[in-house]
Amino acid sequence: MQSILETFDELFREAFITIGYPGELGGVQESFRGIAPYQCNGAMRASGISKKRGTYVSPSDVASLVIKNLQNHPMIDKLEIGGPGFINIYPSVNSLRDRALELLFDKNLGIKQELPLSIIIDYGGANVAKPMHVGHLRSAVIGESIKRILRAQGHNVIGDVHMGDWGLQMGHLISELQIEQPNLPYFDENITSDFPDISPVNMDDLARLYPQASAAAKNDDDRMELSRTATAELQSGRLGYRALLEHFISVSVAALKVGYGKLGVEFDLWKGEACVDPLIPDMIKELKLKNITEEDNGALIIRVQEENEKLDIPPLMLLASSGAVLYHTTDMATLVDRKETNNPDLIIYVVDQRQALHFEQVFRAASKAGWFHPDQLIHVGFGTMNGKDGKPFKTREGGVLRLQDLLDIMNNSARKRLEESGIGIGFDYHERLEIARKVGLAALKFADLQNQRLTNYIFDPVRFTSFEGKTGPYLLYAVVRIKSILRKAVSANIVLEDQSIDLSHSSEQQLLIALDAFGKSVSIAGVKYSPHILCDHVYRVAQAFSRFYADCPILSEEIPKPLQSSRLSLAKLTLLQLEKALNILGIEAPERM
RNA sequence: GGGUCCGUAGCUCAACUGGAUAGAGCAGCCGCCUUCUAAGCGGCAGGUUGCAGGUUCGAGUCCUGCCGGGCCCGCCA
Repeated sequence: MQSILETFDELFREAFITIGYPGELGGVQESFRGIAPYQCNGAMRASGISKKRGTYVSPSDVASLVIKNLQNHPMIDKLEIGGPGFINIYPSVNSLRDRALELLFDKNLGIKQELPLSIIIDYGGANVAKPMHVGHLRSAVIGESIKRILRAQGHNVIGDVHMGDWGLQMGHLISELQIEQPNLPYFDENITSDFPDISPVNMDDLARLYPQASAAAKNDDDRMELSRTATAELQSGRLGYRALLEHFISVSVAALKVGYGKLGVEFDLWKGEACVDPLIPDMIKELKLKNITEEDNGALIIRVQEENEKLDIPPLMLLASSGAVLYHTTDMATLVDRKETNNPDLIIYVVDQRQALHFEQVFRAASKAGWFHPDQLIHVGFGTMNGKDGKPFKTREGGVLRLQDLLDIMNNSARKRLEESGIGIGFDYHERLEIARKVGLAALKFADLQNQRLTNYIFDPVRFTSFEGKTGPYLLYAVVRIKSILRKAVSANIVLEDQSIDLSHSSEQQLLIALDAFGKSVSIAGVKYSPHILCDHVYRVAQAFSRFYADCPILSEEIPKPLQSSRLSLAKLTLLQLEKALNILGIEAPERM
């Protein structure tokens, strides 16, 4: 199962070897300049090599030699030299036809299957007690897509939300709750069991308590001390506090499941930092035994700076001088946990790029401890979400935009657009709502995913809710048009034979060439952990399909049966690929819209 | 100060391993619904890739310096 691109790549590598140059010069790539579908650029470099050898051959002569070698190949229609020595490659229509049938019957739709690795992907970035807002969008959406890309390639991937539920933030919550409700049994040191099953707080309480405490502690050392003490007591195992933490976590998880569910994001594990707390004492013993820790100003650290290294990288901090554990510590303990329970080949962290240094420290320390090779630990960062002014996005009132509000904006906007178009008028109310939900969510996710990860992201509600051009809804539109044709074909008793595919029209050929690149796009997106590469591909396919749709009628009476059947198969193939690709991006399409 | 990411069309973004005339979408202009969904299709226009050097057949991409911006830099997570 090989794409046309890969086949040409092999052919040209062989050809370069045949005429005495390194095979790598024969790399073939897609050409997006409207000259030819594919091109090979190795002749210039080959010419350079010949010069060094003292037997100069001009680029165009190298290209001529290569062409001579590949003449009359059944997969090639035409080869020509362009510019200084570019080889333009035109595939034969037969090769496109063969490829179309192959794709139609490939259960992986052209996605190359890799040797399965066991992978944990840590994404979502959720915290206990903090409601989801726009800042949580990217990790969830990008992480989910990377998870699905890797699964599509055959890897075994476990997604872990890995909540922030440990450390000072919990101390803030506990102490703030104590100020509000001092008589709760959790705060009475004499009570050590039989705490109530019902949580004393709900999600709204938590969402209020945390910023309240954090603001109060900022300018008040005594208030901060209360939080620190509560943190330390929680971590040393005070039972009332532990019981309280359980409530905080379960209240938060319930809310998070709803939030992520609305985004179509699913986790296999709902672990958090608190889960690995019991592993910390033994881990510290182990690290001390391995002689990689040091005491420094009362704190326990691991130095991760290499000798003679210019980079000024601070040490990893295992224990604060107060004895409290920190973010570093729990991340290290999480690695111990993952090593023991899953022993994965790879751990991927989809976390804001601002934490790059943190992960560098943890990865180095884990490597020093001998747990993982540095190549096994990967930080997939992404840019921050800013407003139009380039600063972190704020609502008009200056606050953070809640995720639910964002979803509502998308939803309403999609519903309005649906009403304006008048198309959904025959659908019942619930179907219209469901379509609006899917359209809004597709717009949101595609807008997020199509950016290259690392660039900062400008959140512009106006642009997000426009459903024309390179947007999620454009892709859905292509999908539902195909579904509509297939439905009509069924009711007209047109049989889908999938026997032969014609491809005489250039729009049919262009569509097939676009479809052929799917496998490569998934591979590159997987290697680079970059869903935007797949977004680009899907958009190209949808574009090629729209052109085909406009140029090549299918159900019209005037179309001869064999051509009709062929075009129907091509439409079906496009649908299969679009649905798979959208699924990998985490985007759901309606049946009709 | 050190590190890191970035600077591409009016706006938002692409450009894989250094490849031809730097591509899309939006906004603007011109066409296309008696034919499978016009959330569509075709076309026009829009650029000194922040600046200056360097490497080479060839640079948005690699190197050096500068200008501008975001972010990070041991007891928050």
